[in-house]
Amino acid sequence: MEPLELLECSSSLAREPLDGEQAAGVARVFKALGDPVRLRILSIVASHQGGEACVCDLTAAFDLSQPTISHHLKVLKEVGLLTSERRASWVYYRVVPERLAELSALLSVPATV
Amino acid sequence: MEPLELLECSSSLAREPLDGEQAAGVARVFKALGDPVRLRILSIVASHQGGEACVCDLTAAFDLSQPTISHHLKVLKEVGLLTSERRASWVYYRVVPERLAELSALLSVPATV
DNA sequence: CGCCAATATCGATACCTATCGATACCGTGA
DNA sequence: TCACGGTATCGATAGGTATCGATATTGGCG
Repeated sequence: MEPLELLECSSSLAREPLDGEQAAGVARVFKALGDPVRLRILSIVASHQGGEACVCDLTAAFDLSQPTISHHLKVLKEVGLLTSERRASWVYYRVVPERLAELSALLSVPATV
Repeated sequence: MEPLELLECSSSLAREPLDGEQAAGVARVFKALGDPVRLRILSIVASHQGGEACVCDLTAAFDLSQPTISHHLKVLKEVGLLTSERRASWVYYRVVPERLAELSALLSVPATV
C-alpha cells in the first residue's frame, strides 16, 4: 500500500529539514506508535515465540474488546509495521524489522555538528 | 517534568513486552512525533545553524499562526524532545539528542531471534 | 451442507487535538 | 516608566480517533 522507504536515502532528522510530504509520511508511522495499546501489541508480537503472534494471543493480553484489538492491528499494518498471514482459522502477525530500522535510523543523531 | 529514561535499562521493544506504564510513557513521546508540523519543527531545529532556532525562525517556515507554532513547541518540550532558553527578546530551542537516542534504541531490532 | 470459532467491518459515541483570533506576559530601548 | 516586539496562554471550534456492541466474513469440521 506504500513503499517501504520513508525517505529516499538520507537517514537522520538532523541532516536537513524534512519537506511537507516527507514529514506527512513519517508522521503517519509515528502516530501509529503513539498509542500505548499499539506499542504493547508491537512489543508482544516482537518478543513472542517465533516472532509472531495470533490475534487470540493479543486479545487475551488486554482488557479490550476483540474489535478494538483488530482496529489497532489494522493501523499498525497500514503503516507497514506489521504483516499478517492467515493459517487455518488463525491470523498471525509479525513485525517488519526493516520498518523499525528505518525509524531508528531517522532518530539516530549524528554527534552534535 | 519527567525523568529522561523511558525504560529502566532495557533497550528494545522486542526484548520483552512493555507493561502498561512503560507503554504509556513511550507513547506520549511518539504521539508528539506523530504530527507533520512537529516533525518538521524538530528537523528544522536539529539542522539549523548552531543546533538551535528561535521561534521567529519557525513561524517564518510555516503557513501557520504563531500561537499554533508555540503550541507545537510546548508539546515537544513537554515530552523532553526540545529544550528552550530565552536570550534577550528571543527564545531559542534545541533538540535533546539523548531523547532521540533513547527512541532510536527502542526501535532498533536485534537480528531476528 | 450447515454450524462453530476466529477475525474483520460497521455505526455510534465520547473524548482528544490542531488550529485560530484575542489577549496576556515579558524583555528591551527610548 | 512607557511603548513595542517577541512569545505564551486562553477559549472556541471543527475534525479525528479509541472504544464498544452488533454483525459480516472466513475456514474447518461433523
